[in-house]
Amino acid sequence: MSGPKDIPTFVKDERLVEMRREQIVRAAVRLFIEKGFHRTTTREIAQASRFSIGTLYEYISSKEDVLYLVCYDINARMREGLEPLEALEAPPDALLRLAIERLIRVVDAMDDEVLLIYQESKSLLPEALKDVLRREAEIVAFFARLLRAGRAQGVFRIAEEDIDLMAENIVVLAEMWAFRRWALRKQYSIERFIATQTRLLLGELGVPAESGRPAEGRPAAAGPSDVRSAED
Amino acid sequence: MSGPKDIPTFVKDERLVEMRREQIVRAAVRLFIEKGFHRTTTREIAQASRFSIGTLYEYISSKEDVLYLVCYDINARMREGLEPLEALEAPPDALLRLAIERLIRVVDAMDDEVLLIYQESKSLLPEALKDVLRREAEIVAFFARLLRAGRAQGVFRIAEEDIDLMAENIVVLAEMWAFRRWALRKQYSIERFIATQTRLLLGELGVPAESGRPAEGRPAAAGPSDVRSAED
Amino acid sequence: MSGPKDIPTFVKDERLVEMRREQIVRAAVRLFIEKGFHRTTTREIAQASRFSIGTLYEYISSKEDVLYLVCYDINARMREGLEPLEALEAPPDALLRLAIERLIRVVDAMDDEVLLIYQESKSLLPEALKDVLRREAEIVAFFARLLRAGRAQGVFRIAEEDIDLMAENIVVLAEMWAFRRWALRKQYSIERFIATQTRLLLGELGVPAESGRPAEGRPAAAGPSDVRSAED
Amino acid sequence: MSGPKDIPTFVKDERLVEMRREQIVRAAVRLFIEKGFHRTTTREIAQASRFSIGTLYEYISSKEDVLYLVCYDINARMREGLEPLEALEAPPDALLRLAIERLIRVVDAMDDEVLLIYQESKSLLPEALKDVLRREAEIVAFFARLLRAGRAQGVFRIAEEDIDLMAENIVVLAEMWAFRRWALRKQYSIERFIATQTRLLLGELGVPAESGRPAEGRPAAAGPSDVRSAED
DNA sequence: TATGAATGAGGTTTCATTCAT
DNA sequence: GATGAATGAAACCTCATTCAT
Repeated sequence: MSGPKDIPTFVKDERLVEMRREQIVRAAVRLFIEKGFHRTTTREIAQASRFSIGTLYEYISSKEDVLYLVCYDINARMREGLEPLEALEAPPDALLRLAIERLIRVVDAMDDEVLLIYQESKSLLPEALKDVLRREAEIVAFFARLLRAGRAQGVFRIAEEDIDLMAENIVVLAEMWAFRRWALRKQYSIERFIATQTRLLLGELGVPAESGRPAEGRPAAAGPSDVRSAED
Repeated sequence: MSGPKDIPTFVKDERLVEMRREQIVRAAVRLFIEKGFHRTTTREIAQASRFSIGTLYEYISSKEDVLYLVCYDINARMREGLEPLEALEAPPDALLRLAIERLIRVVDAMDDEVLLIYQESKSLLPEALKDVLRREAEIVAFFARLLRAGRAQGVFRIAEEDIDLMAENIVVLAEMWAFRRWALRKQYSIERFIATQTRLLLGELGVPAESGRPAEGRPAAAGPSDVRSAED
Repeated sequence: MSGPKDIPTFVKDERLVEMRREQIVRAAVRLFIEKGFHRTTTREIAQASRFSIGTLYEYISSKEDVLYLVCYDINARMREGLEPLEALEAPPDALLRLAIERLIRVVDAMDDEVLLIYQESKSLLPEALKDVLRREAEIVAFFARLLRAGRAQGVFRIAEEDIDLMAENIVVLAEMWAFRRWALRKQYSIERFIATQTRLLLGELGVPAESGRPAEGRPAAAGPSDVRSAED
Repeated sequence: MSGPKDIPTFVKDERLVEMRREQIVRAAVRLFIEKGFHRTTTREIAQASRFSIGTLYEYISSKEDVLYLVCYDINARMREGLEPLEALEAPPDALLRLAIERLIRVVDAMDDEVLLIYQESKSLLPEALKDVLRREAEIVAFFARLLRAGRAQGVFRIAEEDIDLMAENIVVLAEMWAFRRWALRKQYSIERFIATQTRLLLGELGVPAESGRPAEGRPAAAGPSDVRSAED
């Protein structure tokens, strides 16, 4: 499996398929977040998609297909959220800082969705699960590239062998904003969360903390480079 | 809800209740890991517990109760695994090092169970979920206490406000050994994982990396040392 | 598969299983005859069996199982109908005469059932179909044994190689009373049908027609032996 | 109902109707044989016919219509297979011999189709079923005519009243080559089957066996007349 | 205290047919 | 004449829970 194209449909008009599946995904994401995959019925999905159950099955061939479409879509939207970073030209440390912030903000905007992936991807059929994990891994791979680039330029102090694990760490320490929100949100603002996770991760890479958000016990110091995110 | 005691049962003999529920949990953990909560039937749970479906319902009053018992048990076993640390007397940094290693080893030994919590606790009834989260939080709280102690002694350079988040980070960076195993295990040994996560976390606390590979049962090194890891 | 014992059930009490399955078969035969296998719903079967759909599925595991039970039962009842012959002592030709008559009378009494087998056994699962055909073949084998005995005694003039085909012919020429009834019944009484098919088959075996039912163009002649069926 | 002409269609061009229906029948016979009538979907029929489901319904008005077309076609092809016999001039016994052989060869060539009729004609709508049975009966009637002619010439020794039953027997003893093939084919060649069934049937008519295939216990003797089938 | 047969609401999926284009 | 997307009743089957024994 590599994308929704591999899910069989009885409908020939590709445009229509894409459109209807978008409807399905929009409806299903909401329902799955609300009640979980197993407690959501196909009838509910059809109803929320604004067509009959029969029509639903013209576009997918099992409920698991809907889950795959949903997971695929969530992953795609997350990557879209990170896309602006690809084009960015900046020193590695600044870039990484930006990327971490961006990732956390994307996770914040899609927290329900991230949680959904953590909780329901196990219900995917094996083929689909493999595909979803591979796509997940591509987000990690993006960070691994950043790290490698920085290491090549001598900006990051990290062993080559540790790069992949570090990249996993980055993603997990961002996504926990979603799957640990019950613990985090009552005490931390997203700004503080971003600042702290960034400092933790860049600290390990031998990059001193950036100025602006002095933390107790840690002298505020101008970072070695100074690029602001496009959003600022 | 605060513990299995709050789950109603028709049986009066407390000993018996405890015994039977132990059977139930042993059977259900295995089944939930294998097939997930929703795909496991109460009939299967009864059968694997070696008694009838009727008897099962003498000791619980809904399938969700079984999930609660299972989550409770997993949490309890994890805390048991960390218990030896409570009595340990050692400098904060050594203690933390040990605690991180221990936690990761416990996660390694109970990886299926940790994953189960991540994936299925959403199906708990609200009351039960709250209880499970509270107990989860106690593991985090243990690390927060360690951090606070170290901070009080001036060994850890961390803001009071960051302590809770840092403690969450520790737990998440350990538990990811379970919920990211599909990505991690093909590349990393548990030893390397422990070493790297430890370095990352202690680095942030201003504690330089220890030499060698900390192994369980190894006497805590006194005070921070100034040796870089062999990998650097 | 070799008998209903191989159909899984959730119910442990074997007596009960047998009883309930009898109910199921009684209900299903009627329904299948009336509407055919595919047009009969499992709910109708449950209802006609006087229990809930859930209970139905405690005793079988698919609708095809019901069909198997039905086919098995029909075959068993047919063989029961022929059983009295097994004990009978008489010259081979008299025995065969009796057996043919008996078979036709059984087919007459179970004509709907015989038709059902012809029309619906194709819907059996492969394993079950094989079993049903094997049991069908045993009826044929009974006649083959009769023929072989008669041949051994020099009463039937038939090549060994033709015996199995001849036995098939006997069964088919009897069962056609069921599956060709739309053509036969408007013109023939069962008595005439029995007489004619018997003459045809015994004629081929070199046994002259029996007296009693003279046919035009054929001199009535005393048969070589003279045993009357128990029913006469 | 008397022929496909009575099945309503939205299409006016009769040529087109005939053409399309031929496509439908070709596709449907194959599918019905493969999976049975009920397990074949109209979508599959349309697809195999190389046009859309909408178009299918321009030429028929229900799935049962397709079954009727199929049964009608099978019957027509069987009769076509027997047609050469109509023109043949030969003594009745030779003619009957030929006709039986021919019928069996047609059944052999269309065994799946014959089986289909036996198994699925029950699903025809009452009107259509009546028509199919009537057409079936015409095959039987052909043999009845042969018998009557032979009787008139004094070649066959058979009572007038038995002629129709005898004709049914002929057809059934031929068609069993299809519907009992699971039992017959593992032991008999079609040649032997033809020979044996012919002998059985002609024996009953007082016609001695033909030379060529002497059967044990039965002296080989030249038949009273000697006409070879056109195929020889 | 233990059993397990019974229940039936509700799950997913199918498919003959229609009708706007 | 041809198309194929849309429909929804209805199919088969599951399973948490109860309750008489």
